[in-house]
Amino acid sequence: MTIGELAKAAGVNVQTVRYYERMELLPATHRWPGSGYRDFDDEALSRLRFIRSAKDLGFTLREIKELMEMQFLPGESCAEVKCLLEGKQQELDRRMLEMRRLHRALGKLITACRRRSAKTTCPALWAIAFRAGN
Amino acid sequence: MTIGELAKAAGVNVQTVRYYERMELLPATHRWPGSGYRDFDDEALSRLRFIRSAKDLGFTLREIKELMEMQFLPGESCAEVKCLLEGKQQELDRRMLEMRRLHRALGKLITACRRRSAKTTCPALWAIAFRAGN
DNA sequence: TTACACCCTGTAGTATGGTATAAGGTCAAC
DNA sequence: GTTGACCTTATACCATACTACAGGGTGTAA
Repeated sequence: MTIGELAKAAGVNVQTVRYYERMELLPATHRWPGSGYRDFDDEALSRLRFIRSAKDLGFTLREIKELMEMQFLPGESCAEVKCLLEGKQQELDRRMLEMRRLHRALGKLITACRRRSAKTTCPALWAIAFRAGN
Repeated sequence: MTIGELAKAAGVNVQTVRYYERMELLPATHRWPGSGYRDFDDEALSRLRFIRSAKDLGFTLREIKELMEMQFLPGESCAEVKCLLEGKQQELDRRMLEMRRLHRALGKLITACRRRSAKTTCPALWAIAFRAGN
């Protein structure tokens, strides 16, 4: 698979693939002799898709790299892997909690906007919401 | 109020205040003649606190600027504000949904790690979890 | 008057996650 | 054998949201 085919299959930019390789999120591939063209296999596509999924889920490239490095540790390190996974899960818990807090705060503001009579202005609601709420 | 006093009161860096002024999130202030020192009033502090709150709510500086511009429009612009808020809320919904999905995926991996016999390796579990799940 | 904390501007650097461009090489079809 | 799509590297640039630093001026207190 050429870089262009890979990029198209994964729905990313060709430059992005090269960028990920440089950042060591994708391993350096086999190259065709003569041309020096990269030659990707299906595993590269899986990895690239994994990166996109994880990125969509809010992981940074650094975190994704960590996650992928775990994938290649021997079985003995499973406890360690589990520990890291649990850490990630707890981090997600924290982030979701924070997001729920923001969601509620926004909800208050929206309710205030909805209840607003023709005469009142938003600034007041904002001020109240931001001073009292939160 | 000097810039240092303002920054301290709002819990931000002095440079950040100047940055916000440059980005037009804070209006250019009155300056002392001679020294050219900025002189802030309580409204500047309110604005700065508003910026911090909104930022904590996940708004970008660009969005915050928009919000603050709305703040000074007549009451009619409330619908617009509400729209922006609802958009943010929906974005949070989407992000939380995705996070829950990853949380479940991580949960599967952790369970697998827990059940793992001495012979099995983690990499396989990873592969299965990420190819099958989501 | 000297020390020291504070202020000023302007510019440059940081991290993240890319995207764009230049200058060139390769390959397959017509 | 030439066109055109694709590949290569290296480097520069983009946005976001700061942060640091250089080189200078100000204000107050001992």
